[in-house]
This record gives sequence, structure tokens and C-alpha cells, in this order.
Amino acid sequence: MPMKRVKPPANKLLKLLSLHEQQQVIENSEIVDLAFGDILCEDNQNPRHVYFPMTGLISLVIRIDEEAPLELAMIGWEGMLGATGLLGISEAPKRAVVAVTGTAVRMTVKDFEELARNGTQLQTIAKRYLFVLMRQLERTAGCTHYHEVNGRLARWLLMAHDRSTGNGFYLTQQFLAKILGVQRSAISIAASALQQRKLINYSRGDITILDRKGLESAACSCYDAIKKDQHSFTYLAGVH
Amino acid sequence: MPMKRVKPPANKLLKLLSLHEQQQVIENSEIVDLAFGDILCEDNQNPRHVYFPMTGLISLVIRIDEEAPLELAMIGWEGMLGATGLLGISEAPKRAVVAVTGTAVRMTVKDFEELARNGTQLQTIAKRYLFVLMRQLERTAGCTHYHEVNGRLARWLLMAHDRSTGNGFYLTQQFLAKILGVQRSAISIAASALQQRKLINYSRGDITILDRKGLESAACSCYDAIKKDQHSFTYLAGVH
DNA sequence: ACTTATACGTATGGTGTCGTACAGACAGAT
DNA sequence: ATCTGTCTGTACGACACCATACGTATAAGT
Repeated sequence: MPMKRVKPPANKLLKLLSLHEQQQVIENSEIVDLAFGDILCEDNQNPRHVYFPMTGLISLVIRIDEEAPLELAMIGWEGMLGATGLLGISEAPKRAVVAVTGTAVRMTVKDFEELARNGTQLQTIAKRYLFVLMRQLERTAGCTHYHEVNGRLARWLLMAHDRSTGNGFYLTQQFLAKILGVQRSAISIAASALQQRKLINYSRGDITILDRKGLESAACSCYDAIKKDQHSFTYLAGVH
Repeated sequence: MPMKRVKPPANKLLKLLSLHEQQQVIENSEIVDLAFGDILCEDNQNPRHVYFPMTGLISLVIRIDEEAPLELAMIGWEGMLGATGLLGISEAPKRAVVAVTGTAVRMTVKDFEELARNGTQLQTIAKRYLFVLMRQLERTAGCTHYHEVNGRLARWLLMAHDRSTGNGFYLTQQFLAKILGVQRSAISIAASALQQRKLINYSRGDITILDRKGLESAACSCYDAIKKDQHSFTYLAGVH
């Protein structure tokens, strides 16, 4: 039975701002659609915009040699894309691709730099999120090496679920295989196991989460670790 | 035949500073020894100092579950430990451990924050290095997943060589196995292959690089990628 | 209704590494 | 000189995943 999930229609980072700064952001940004497969910025190129997703999911991936792009972090409504701009380097650190269709608040890099100048809450929050993102990168690196496909798949689905509205999204096995850096057949086996345990349901790319608790017990420890991290550094800390 | 290698006795980042700021750093810091195995900061704890290595090597490692600590990045005389302090978060992102004995310029976190305030060259350089470090984390993540032990070992030795004085260092197979996240027996096989090809020489932990060119051709593509990265973002960019 | 493309299940041999174990080699201590 | 601890080479079964292939089921287009 799919559970009913209601989420506020906004970006968590932006909600931490004062009303004044929120207003400034709204005046200097626009709402855009994120469509599955869109490449929002390319490795080593200068991105034009920063994004604050409201729904949907952005994957940061690295491409090595001729291998499939491996996912290193995911960004949803709890974060932002482009925080590295704070480091005074215009280039993007990695390719960012839309993994789940949604919507985002978008701002030009120039406007972001202006609004996130020294002393603003936006800068404080973006810096803190950059730290959280680094930790997600690190954890994902360890997870990819040490943990097996089954646990990694369950973790990915949970993290995607946390960052999306509703219970379902469109994700083919081929797509999951690429970002997890494994063969599609490995995903097929792992996904079948999850479906047999009635934790998920899927058909031709339409995935539905049936049992979150069960899925959490099937996921590797990295799910809890990353979640706890993001919570403690981003939200508990307060802005001032 | 070991080649003769001469290196300036200082830290590359600090050498980019103006003489005025260099002087400030010197007045507020001390020279300390880095001894093999020292833990310079611990995950989730507040570090007391930042380090600018002159010789020797610092490893950033992540510990997951009960697995051996996996290396995610290495820091030598081209970088610094503690740049994340710029993000306004006092906690260390990861454990940092000394992999190769050496010396470093050390400064308290408090002094660093004062000297790296807005508008200083030190802040500019530390921010830029933080970006470089992120990219090293990402590349290492992909490398660990996609590349095999042979190439990864060669890359590690090269990177360590670049960051150390002389041609040799003390590194047991057990140590290499842990930071590369593989079995010691896998290191034994890979190292024997390198030795048979006359690229390195080693005995009971004493490793000597015999043929850098050959070792570079044995290493995976990540060696060039990381080196190029660090060069273009840290040094070519200029400070102002 | 037919074709075509996509998504998925499954099978099989191959490979890299694991996990473990054991024995030889060397260095330092007594 | 002997002992002891550490470092290293090697072996072998187990396993996760690779690489590839093929058949089938569903969806979409004509």
C-alpha cells in the first residue's frame, strides 16, 4: 500500500532564510522544469545558473575513461547545485544530470554571487551545504567500494524517495545500473529480490515504494549516515 | 638507478602568498613533525590546528562500518589540511592520518580563521585548494570503483613520490592494503609485478622508486587527471 | 494487426578480489 | 646465536560481479 506523503512545495535551504532574503531570492530567480536526462552543468565548463530543487532529483556524476558516469552525490529539495561557486572558481566540479523530473528555483551564477556575498544568510547556508555535500561525496565513495549492489540499490531508492513527491518515479534498470556503476543484470537481480520481498513494485521503469521500513532495513548503513549528517549540519545548526 | 630529486623546503600554497602574508603566517605558526600513523584530526571532532605540509604525506580516510579506513585523498606539500574551516563548520570532515613521516607548518584554527579572513590571499588560496581537494575526492571515488589494484597501486606510489623528498619511503604491504581497501595478498601480487618490471624496489616496507616513467605508464589515468587538476586550479590561476 | 523499440528476466563462462591460511625471510632483541 | 615479531610470497576455494547474449513481454507507431 503506497503511503500518503505530503511535502512543502519549496526548497529547504531557501526556507531557512529570513523573509527579507527569501524575497530577494524570489525577485532574482525563476521557476524551471527539470526534465529527466537534462545536463544542468558539464564538467570543467562554466555553469550559467545555480539550482535550488523543489521536486525532482539531480545527480552529480564523474566520468572516468570510457566507463559509465558514476554517481557521487544526489541533490534534491534539501540542497542546491552550484555551491562551489563560493570557492571563487567558476568551473563546475562535476557533471550534474537530472535523475528524476521535477522543478527548481533557478538563479544566474552572477546573481547568486551577489546575493550570497559576505555576511548574508544565503552565504552561510550555502557554505554549510557545501560541507554536507563533501561529506556525501566521501560517504558515497566508501559505500561504492565496500557495499554490495543490493544494499546500495535500496539506499539509492530511499534517498530518491526522500527527495521526491509521491511514491513513484521513472527509473529504468539501465539507468540505475549506470549511476551505480554496475551491470544492468545485477540491478535486475537486486530489484527482483526487493520486489519479491514486497518492498518495491516496478514495471518498465515505473518504480513504487511499498514498504519504507523494510527498504531501510535492506539498505546499507550509508542511508542513515548521510541522512543524519545532512540533518545535523544543515538544519539543526540555525542560521545566525 | 634512483634519480636525484631536489625540492624547495616549503609548502606550495604558502609560497603563493605575498611576502607580507607569508610573514604573518610564519609569525603565527610553528614547525612540527608528522610521524607515521599520527592522527591529526578525527572525524566529527573539532581539530585544533591546520597543517601545511612541507614534507611527508597526510591521508584523508573514511571509516565505514568495521571496514578498514579507505583513503579518499592525499595531502602533501602542494596542499593543506583544514581548509574546510572556511565553510564555517568547526568539525573535521574526515579522519586525517600521517601516511609518510615529514614536517609541516602548523597553525591554530583560530589563527587560521583570522589570517584567512575576507580579502586575504590566504583565503583565496585555501578556497581554491578546497575546490581541488573536492575534485581529488571525486576522482579517487571513481578510481577506487573502476580501476584495478595494479593501476591504483602505481598511482598511489607516484602521488606519494611527488609529495615526498627523496625516492624512498616506509610503507608496508599491510598499510597499502588498508588505505587502498584491498587484501594484503592483492598488494603483494601487484607490488611483485611492479618490482619484476624494475619499476620499484622494496624490502620489508622500504620502497624505492626506480623508474618513474615506467611507473606512470603502469598507473591508471587518474594520476594524470589529478595532477593536471591541481596544477591548473592551484598554480596557474594566480592569486589576485 | 503488424512492426519496431524498449524494458526486463535469465543464463553462462570468465575474472578480480576476498578470506584465510601457512611457510619462508629478514631484522632486532636477549 | 637463538628467539621473536614483522614483512612477504603463495596457494586455494568462495563469491560478487562482469561481459555478453538471447528470449520474452509490454508499449508505441504505422
